[in-house]
Amino acid sequence: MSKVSARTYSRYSLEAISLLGNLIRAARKERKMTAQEVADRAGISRGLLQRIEKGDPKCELGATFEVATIVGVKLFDAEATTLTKHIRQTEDKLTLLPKSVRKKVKVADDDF
Amino acid sequence: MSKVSARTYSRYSLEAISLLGNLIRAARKERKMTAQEVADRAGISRGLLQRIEKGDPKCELGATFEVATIVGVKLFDAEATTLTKHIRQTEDKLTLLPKSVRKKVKVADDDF
DNA sequence: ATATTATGGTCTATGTATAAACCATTTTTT
DNA sequence: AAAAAATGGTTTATACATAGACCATAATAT
Repeated sequence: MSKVSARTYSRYSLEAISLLGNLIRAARKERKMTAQEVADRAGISRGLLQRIEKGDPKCELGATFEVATIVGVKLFDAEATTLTKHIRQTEDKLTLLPKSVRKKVKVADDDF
Repeated sequence: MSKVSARTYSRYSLEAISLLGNLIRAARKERKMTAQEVADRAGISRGLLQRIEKGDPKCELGATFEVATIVGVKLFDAEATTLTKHIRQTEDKLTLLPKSVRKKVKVADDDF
């Protein structure tokens, strides 16, 4: 009486998540921090940190990014300063695009 | 009577998440896909996609990465092929490091 | 102009991720 | 060698994110 939905993930997504987890664990050990330390500073449980490092897709985005930040894993290979700049650029780009999108052209360029 | 815990996030994490959301929305509109289309292909609700694009930290990591993959936002600025290679490198790196870590040196290089 | 569609925001029920407490094992210290 | 600590894995109760149905507005089409 259960197991109804079950979400699926593409191979690329799983690999990216797995990579992120491995990067986090490597960075943590390089900094000689225990799992408990990082978990405390991130405000999460040690168990959740384990799942993040293990590459479990069913984790909070915020918790994962927070941990990455704490151990020094840069997201998007971007610096904090560059990040803010990039955000503005993206926002500017958005204002130029149409507010809503009409599906007309059938997009079919899947590659996974 | 609630609101007991409440998780906190660093400015950098929030900016990174916000950036990712903006990148996703921009990429989606450039590809002329509706929110419903992307949500369907990702197997999530339209509401969740809205929160992802809005930069809400409380989303599933897997769902977010899946959406990013669908609209063509590369994670870590890495290609799929490079990704697998990078994973192995990281794993190799991990085997060289000590299995567990003893806290001895007090790490205090916070910069946020 | 009207019609159609996309978007953004609510609300509720329900599934599920999370924290916390365990325990066993492994690893590192002394 | 023993001792101490870190890790990995359970388990359970509870908080909360999610899906889905709405509705109102904005944007695009005819």
